Amino acid sequence: MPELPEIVVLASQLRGELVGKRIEAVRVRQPKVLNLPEAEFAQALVGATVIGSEQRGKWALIETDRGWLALNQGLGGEVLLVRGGDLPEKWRVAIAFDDGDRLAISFAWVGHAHYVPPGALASHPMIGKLGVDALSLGADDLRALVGGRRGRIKSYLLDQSLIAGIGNAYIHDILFMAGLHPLRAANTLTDSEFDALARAIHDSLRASIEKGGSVWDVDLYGRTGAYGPEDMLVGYKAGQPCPRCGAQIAKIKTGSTSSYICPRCQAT
DNA sequence: ATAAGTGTTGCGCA
DNA sequence: CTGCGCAACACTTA
Repeated sequence: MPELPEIVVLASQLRGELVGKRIEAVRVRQPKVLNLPEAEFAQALVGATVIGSEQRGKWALIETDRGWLALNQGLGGEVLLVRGGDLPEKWRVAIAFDDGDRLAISFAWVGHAHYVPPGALASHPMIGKLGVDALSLGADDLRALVGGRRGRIKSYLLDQSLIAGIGNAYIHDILFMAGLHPLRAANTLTDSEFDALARAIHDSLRASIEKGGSVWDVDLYGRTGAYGPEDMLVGYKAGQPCPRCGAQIAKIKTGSTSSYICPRCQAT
């Protein structure tokens, strides 16, 4: 379940470890995660030198002098640095560097490891469509994006083409902090609610980044983050008291996903 | 052992 | 075009 905070942490670690290294070999055990035939994918990357890494929405982008290796872990997965020893059991794509280090990439369900030529991120079918990154989103952006629309606020926050980076794990606390019900129609939000929502997005994502990401995900070194249940306000806390008013936290169906809310603090 | 739960695309319906 | 539900992908944990 990696979302924006975990990817921020990962991209920063990738930058620290990989910049300057040259890719020597690429192995693929699950070709369907690629956007190119295996041979073309490998040919594009072998010989490339890493020059950076950054986060965009839920994508971790590794920049080389020959283009990008773009990773999206989908419903969970691991990107691990391996120094000596065997690759972890579950590896799907492995990248070997000229100093012997390897990157072992695996996916819990579905994921993507794409090669994108230099300058072509904007025309990538998924990355090119990403909206404003959640971390740099202000209340004015939010109002402009969804203020006039009639659908549910939660679906817009999860829509990566509008706002990139928020997933169904962090959204519970974001909506709680803003005092908004997930099914609330976006065009009924007041200016102060948009302000609170923008602040909530920023605060919850930042809090997790500062703790190295969530305890349910591992970083480049296989270590879990420290942002856990005790940091959550209502998320995954069905039956427990609301930290603000004491009412019992409820788990409700919101379309095809579930939501955790305080039924008193988050009126429809 | 069955089911839920995460992300993304793509399709069909109103 | 808009909003929304659903299926597909085929894994991990309860």
